[in-house]
Amino acid sequence: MIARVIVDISNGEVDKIFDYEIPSNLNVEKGSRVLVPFGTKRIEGFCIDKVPSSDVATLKSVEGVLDEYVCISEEMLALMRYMKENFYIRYVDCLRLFIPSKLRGGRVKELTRLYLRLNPAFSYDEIVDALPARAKGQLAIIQRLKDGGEYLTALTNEYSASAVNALVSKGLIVKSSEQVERKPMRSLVGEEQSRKLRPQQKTAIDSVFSNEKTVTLLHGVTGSGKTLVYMTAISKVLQEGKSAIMLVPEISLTPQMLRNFRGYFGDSVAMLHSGLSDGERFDEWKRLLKGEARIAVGARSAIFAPLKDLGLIIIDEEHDSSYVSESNPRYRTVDVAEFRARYNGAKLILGSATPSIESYLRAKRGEYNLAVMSERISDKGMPDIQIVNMSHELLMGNSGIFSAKLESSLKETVSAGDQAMIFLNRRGHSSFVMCRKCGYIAKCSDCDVSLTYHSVDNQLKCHYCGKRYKMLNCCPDCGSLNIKYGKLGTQRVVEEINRILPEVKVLRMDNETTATKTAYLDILGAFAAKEAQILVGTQMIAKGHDFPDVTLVGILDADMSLYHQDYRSNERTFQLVTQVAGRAGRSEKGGKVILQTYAPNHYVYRFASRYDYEGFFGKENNVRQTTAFPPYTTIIRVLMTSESEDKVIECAKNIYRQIREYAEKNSREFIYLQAMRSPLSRIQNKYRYQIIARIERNKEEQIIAEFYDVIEKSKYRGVSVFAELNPQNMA
DNA sequence: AGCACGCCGACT
DNA sequence: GTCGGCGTGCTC
Repeated sequence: MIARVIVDISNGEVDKIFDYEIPSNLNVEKGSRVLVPFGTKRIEGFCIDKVPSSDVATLKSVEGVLDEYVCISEEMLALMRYMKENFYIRYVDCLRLFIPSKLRGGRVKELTRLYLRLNPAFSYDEIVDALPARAKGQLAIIQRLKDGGEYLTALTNEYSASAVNALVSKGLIVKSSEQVERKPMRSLVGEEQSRKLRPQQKTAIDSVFSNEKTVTLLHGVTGSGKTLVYMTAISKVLQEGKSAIMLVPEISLTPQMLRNFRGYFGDSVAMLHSGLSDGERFDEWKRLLKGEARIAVGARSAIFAPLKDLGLIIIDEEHDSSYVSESNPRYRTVDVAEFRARYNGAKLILGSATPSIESYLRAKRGEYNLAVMSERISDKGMPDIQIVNMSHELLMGNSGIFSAKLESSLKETVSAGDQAMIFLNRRGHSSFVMCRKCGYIAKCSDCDVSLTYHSVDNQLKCHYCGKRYKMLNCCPDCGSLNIKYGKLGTQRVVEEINRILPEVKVLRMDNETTATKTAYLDILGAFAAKEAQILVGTQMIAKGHDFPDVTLVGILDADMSLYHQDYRSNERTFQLVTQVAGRAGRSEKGGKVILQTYAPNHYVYRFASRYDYEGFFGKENNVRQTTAFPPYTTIIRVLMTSESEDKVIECAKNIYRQIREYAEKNSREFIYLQAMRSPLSRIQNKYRYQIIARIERNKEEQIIAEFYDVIEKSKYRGVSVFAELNPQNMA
């Protein structure tokens, strides 16, 4: 037999199928990881197929099988082919997404720890009787271990090590080396909750399963009880012996979802996301592969959970941009989900309070089933959104961050003992470092971007490559000591609040304060425990979190995301405002939202302040149609990067020339075609050039195929080429 | 990606 | 003369 192998090297040149003889003593399966001789070296690879014969004259042999289980299923192999074709990405890059990085290169260390339990040779009473009367510590330990064992480290935290040792040496408790199942966020205990469905929730679930369409778009306003719908739907497929995947947009939301899920489903839930350690991720992955856990909860990458018999996939906050992978390999989670759902004959639920224009249009056209939940669970309506015209404030002589209205509302909220959240857009708020004398701006040596000042460690940091620099004492160009660094937006806001409300405690949440894995949990926990009355933050505080005492939400600079030369910016702004507003008035107290803007009459704010999604959709849909933007057209972006600017330009010119010729023959379909230097012209010491095309959808597939074809034929040594459809950002 | 092979400059 | 620069081609 011949094994068809993809070698584990991420490079376009070797991303093809190599054939190897399978020796009779080896059991190589489709989906096994194998060790193969490659050139002069031995390389890990993936057997993606088995065939009886090969076209290649002389074959080398597979040298070994790497794992004792098959780690890539037939389904995932099919998915790999689908992704290769549709996203123009490499085989290896797909395969790497499917397995935990821990599996590749080097063995996986099983984590073991010393584990103590009562000696089963004796009964509990016998053990207690054997203790000296004054051995209080030992008795406490015995009582603790009565209902089950404990790890040594945990035990010695609570009790003295000598008491533990005494018990061990007397043989009353026994020590063993146990494989520890790393369970991320162990401390998150499930919260039992009501499973009673309201009529609209029941209708939504029925609609998902009774409709013959694979995909259901669940349009449910904030607070309409989507989570319970998700959990009930999942329990339904579990009862049929199937499994489920639940995706949430950000790592910061997994703990909350996990708490709900553990409460409902107990241990059959596994968590997968990029914030886990390698070991943790491997363990969770293995539990899913072995079927010990049948629900995967996680961020984007959890869509590749190695579950068999998928019955349901849920993507919460479907519109969120984090579902589109922006760096290699670029893929769209919804497309992957749809593939897996169809492959398994499963259902896919896309949930959102503010569906993306594209999804909603599909639902309107009947490609998706549409389920709507329009009532909030609490009887309170949505909080009142008040729009403040900041130009007026300026005319009135207020050039501060807060409008008069927001300032007075803040004071009222605080004196009523309630909580407030202040939201500001991250965009445009990074603090760059500038020389006041000569205008020098500190930039990264590898990227064409300005550095951001981080006060926590007094360092300058590049947000694109992560490189750190010492803070400057003087200007490297002119030597002036007059170096100015702006503060991060949130920090300035906090200072302003401290000035107007000096006695109030304020918490801040942004990139800088949440550098560590658990920091965001700590901050949210502290705010929930009312350790502070005001929480200031960026995008992170906009999503999902439920604080009953928040009665005021301030949106400082809604416009920041509005005037981005990006066809999705209206949509994003609408989503953002709706989402942030949803943080207010989650309890009986109700709440209000103050939105500060320089464009108070913009239709985004008009519709958002009335919570009129339908209205917004109608208008925005119209705009997209008349301006010929997606979903009515398709944008193709080809990005080329190289350490050599000459080479990347040559490559770009070459590809552009061929596309240009093709476009001239198909001028009706091409609305726009341009080659240019990327707005982020250099990242990690690689120059970036791009070709952007906007095309009609009628011959879309053919044109995309032509693009891929041209790229394939124009390979340049030392130049990487990526292609992407309807990119989230064009930088 | 890595590595070998191969053809030109400046060095003990 | 040779050591080593990195351009080019190949890996079942």
